[in-house]
Amino acid sequence: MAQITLPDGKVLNVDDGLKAGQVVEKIGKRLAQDALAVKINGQLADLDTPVSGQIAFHVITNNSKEGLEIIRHSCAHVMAEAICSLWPKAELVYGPTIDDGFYYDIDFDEPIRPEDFAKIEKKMAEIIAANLPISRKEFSREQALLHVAGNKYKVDNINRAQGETISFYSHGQGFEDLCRGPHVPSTGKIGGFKIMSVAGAYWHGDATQKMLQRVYGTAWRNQKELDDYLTMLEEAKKRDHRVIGKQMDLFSFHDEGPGFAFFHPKGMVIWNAITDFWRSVHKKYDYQEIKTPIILNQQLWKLSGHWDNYKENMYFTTVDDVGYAIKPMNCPGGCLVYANKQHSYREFPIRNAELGLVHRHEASGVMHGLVRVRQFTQDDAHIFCTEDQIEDEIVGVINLIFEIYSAFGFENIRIELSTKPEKHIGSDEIWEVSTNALKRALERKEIKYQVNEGDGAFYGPKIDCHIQDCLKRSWQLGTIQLDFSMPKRFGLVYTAKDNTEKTPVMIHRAILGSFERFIGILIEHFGGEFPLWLAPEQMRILTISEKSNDYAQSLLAKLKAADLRCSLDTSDEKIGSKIMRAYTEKMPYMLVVGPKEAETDSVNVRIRGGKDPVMMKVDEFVALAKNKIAEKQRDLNL
RNA sequence: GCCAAUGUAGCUCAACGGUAGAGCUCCGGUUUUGUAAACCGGGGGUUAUCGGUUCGAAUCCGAUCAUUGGCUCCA
Repeated sequence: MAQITLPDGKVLNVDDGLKAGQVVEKIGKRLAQDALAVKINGQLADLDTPVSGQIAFHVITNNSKEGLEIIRHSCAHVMAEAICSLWPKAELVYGPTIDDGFYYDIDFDEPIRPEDFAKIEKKMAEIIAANLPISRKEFSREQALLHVAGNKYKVDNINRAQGETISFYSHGQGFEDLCRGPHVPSTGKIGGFKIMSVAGAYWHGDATQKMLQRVYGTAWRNQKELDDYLTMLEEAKKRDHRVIGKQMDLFSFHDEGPGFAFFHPKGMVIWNAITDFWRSVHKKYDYQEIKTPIILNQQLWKLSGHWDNYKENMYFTTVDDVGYAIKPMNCPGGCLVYANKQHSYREFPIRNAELGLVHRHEASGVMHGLVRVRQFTQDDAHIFCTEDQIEDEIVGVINLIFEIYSAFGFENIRIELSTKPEKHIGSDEIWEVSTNALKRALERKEIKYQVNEGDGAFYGPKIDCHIQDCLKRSWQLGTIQLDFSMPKRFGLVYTAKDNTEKTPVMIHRAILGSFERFIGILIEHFGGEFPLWLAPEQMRILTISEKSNDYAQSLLAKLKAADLRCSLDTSDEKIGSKIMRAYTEKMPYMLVVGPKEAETDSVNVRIRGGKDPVMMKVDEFVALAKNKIAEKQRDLNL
């Protein structure tokens, strides 16, 4: 007898060896129809797994995340079969699930092209329509190796697999694949699916290994969910900062400088609005600002260690026969500023911020709009302090980070703490002291954080901050890094209370990371519909006809005098056309003026996203708009 | 850097071996307009670059550059 405990506490006694699927049938007919797999004592298993003994039993339907994942995994197998039946020479390597779908790595010398997707999908649809049962076979490790002998990929997969039992799954005529499982009971359980793309991928992610073809697909419970997902992708595409940047004339890229962004007047308005805010907050937190040169002698980079580790990604130049490097980081310059004079413990902590322009020669294939570029401005700062001050300084930086992020509407912040890696410098003691200081700072702020053991930089532990944009995508922005290396390399010292020279602790930190990248993220987060304080153009006056031009001009002067970013459309178009144009430019406020408004010193305000225009006195509008900007409000309602 | 795809007017796209075209933008004119596109006319391209095949190339082939999607990388 097997004693089966269901999630609601109910106990079911069944014959030993009964299959899980049959147990589910005993629980309910409807459930049996929906069941994809089960969890036995917390372990996922197929429906044809025999049950025995005392077990906790949980049915997985497509209603759960796990169920969906199983569907996707099975869909990967179906795709693999389709591909193998179309190209018998294709060799299967590895096909896992990923967020929203799955992929399958294939070794095949003939390239699979997007034009082939329809063919593959058709074959997949046939396999799914046939509703073929999927079955599991188990082998010992030894038998399994014999079974796949000659297939280097499968042999390798078995050697990497854990446990002594190796399972294979098969369906249809002769399709079989090494797989841990579980899978849906039959191919008909797979809902809506689509092949998304194909790309190269190294075997084991190792650039020295053979490049395989990776075919990406997505699978969902049904066609509707697939359609919703595709619609969501369309939405994300519309928010693409590269598309909006072009539409709104914010920035551009040119062949003459790949990876170097050109910021246009409207893009610079956003940039400067962020900079103004950034400076004001840093002032509040007692930072000073410095600026260090972009080109510095090569010797400096040898001293800093960058030469040894990163020279492949640095730009170099020669000045008067002397080698110079274009800075990839700001810290060496910051160290020179520190070392320029004697320091006392009484000055500490010294917080030197720098909006530093750095260049990194990224590989040509990794560039992506503003998000990955070769030249960018870091919102950097270097804090010099004593060991005792680390904790307070970290707390200060965290406060600063939260204050800055919340102004942009980023409230959901994920924190990660990375600890000592195998390759590191500095004594275990200093690592422990400083890692604990970071932990205590996070605990003092009552911040939940994830620890990434051994993921720290070789020169010190670090805290990374991730935000979530409106599409729930995660971006790493801020970083706080302790550095035991640089102060020693540069011989930085301060005079301690006991009149001895000591090495200061150096904290590197960035909050937005890169201005370019952050602006790219903001564009996507807001979909180009910036809050008033960031909007390149905050409002536009639209005249009904030429008759109101004089009033419009005086209104424009008044709004500009009030420090509002306003433009004027006196073009010879009808009002509907002017509104249309302002809409496509994502104008926050459209101020429609005609004879009526001129008579009463008013504006008729159309609010972006709103339906009905609002009539109000000019002074009232100015006061409301200025207040929204001062408070960085994100809504536009008047 | 690697794999694959793409590159036509300022923008979005068409033409797919036989004289490069449309809409929007831009310029000129008519119109004087009340809340998501008034009308007429005009300008604008050595089809990314270089080379090849061909009587003839945007179209086929090769190289280079750039972009896109991934992989690797991201101090």
